[in-house]
Amino acid sequence: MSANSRLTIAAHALAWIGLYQRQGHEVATSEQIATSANTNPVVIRRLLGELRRAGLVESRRGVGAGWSLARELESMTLLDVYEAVEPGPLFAMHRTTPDQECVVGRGIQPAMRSVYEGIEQTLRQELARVTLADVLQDVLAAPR
Amino acid sequence: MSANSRLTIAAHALAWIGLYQRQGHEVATSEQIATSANTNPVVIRRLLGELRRAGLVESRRGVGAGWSLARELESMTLLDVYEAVEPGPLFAMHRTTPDQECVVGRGIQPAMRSVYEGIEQTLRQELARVTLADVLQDVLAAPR
DNA sequence: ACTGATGCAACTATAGCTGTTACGACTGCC
DNA sequence: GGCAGTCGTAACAGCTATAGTTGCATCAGT
Repeated sequence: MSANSRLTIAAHALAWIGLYQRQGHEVATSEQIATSANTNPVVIRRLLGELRRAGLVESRRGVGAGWSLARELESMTLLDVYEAVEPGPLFAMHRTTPDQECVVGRGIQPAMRSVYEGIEQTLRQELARVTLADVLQDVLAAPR
Repeated sequence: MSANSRLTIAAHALAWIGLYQRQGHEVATSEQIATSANTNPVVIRRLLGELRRAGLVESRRGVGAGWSLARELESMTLLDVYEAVEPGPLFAMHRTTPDQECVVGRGIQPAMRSVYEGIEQTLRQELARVTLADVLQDVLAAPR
C-alpha cells in the first residue's frame, strides 16, 4: 500500500515533547526532536504544523521558541493524530469510473464503499482507544 | 496514505468472472474485465496473476483462453484477496533507526509496533468477514 | 499453420513521501 | 536598535509505488 511513517513520527514527536515537559522544560525545538527521530528538522516542523492546526500542539516563535503540548497527553488519542496527519481514505476506488453499461461496473463501487467504510470505522475505534499517554508509558516500559 | 485501487480492482475482476460463470460461460478474458473496469487488460492480467499465485483463479492459454475461478466465491474472502494483492504493512516505522541514546528513540518502535499489530489484526478480521459472494450480491443489489 | 489469448518485460507518466537548502518572519534579550 | 535563535514555508531532488501502455514471445485448439 506504500505505507508511510507520518503517524509514527508524529507520535514520536508528541511523546518526546510530553516527556521533555514532564522533566520541567517549557518548549522543545524541532532540532531536538529531529535528532531523536533521526530525521530533518523541517520534516518535524511540517508534521507539528499539521498537529498545531488540529489543536494538539502550540508553537512559540522568537527567542526561546519551540513547541509545547496544547493538551494533556491523556486527552490525546492516536485517532486525533491520525486525522491530523492522514487525510485520505485507506482504500481507493477505480481511478476512472467503471463501465456503467455493465452490472458489475455499476454496482461495484457502492458495494466496496460500504465495506471500506466499515473498516475505516473500526480502524478509528482502535486508534481512539490508545492515548498518547499510553504510548509514552509503553515507550518508557521498553527494556534498557 | 496514498491509497491504491488494487483491492477494488481485484474484487471487481473476481465478481465479474463469478457472474460471467453463473451465466454459463467457462472463461473470461482480461479484455472483457478491463472493459468493465475501464482500465488496461495488462493491469487486469497482472492482478489476476497474483490471484492465481494465491490459488483464487486459474488461467488457460491457447485458443479459448481466459480466466476462471479456482474456488467458489462463497469460500473466498476479501482477506484472501487482500493478502494476495497487498503484501506490505499499513503503517511504516521510521526510515532510519531513531536515536538509540534517547529514551523515546529507543522505546517508540516497540510501542508503535504493538499498536499497529493490533490494528492489522482487526483489519484482517473485518476483511475475512466478507466473502466475494457477499460482494457480488451487493453489486447486484445496486439500483437500476 | 492460423488464431486469439496469456505471460512478461520494458517504458512512461504521475503522485506522494522524505530529505535538504534557503530565506523571511518573529520575538526576547542585550 | 540590533542580534540571535527558532519557526514557517517555499522550492527542489531522490526515491518508490501505482497505473497505463506497447511489444512480443508463448501456448493450444481448430
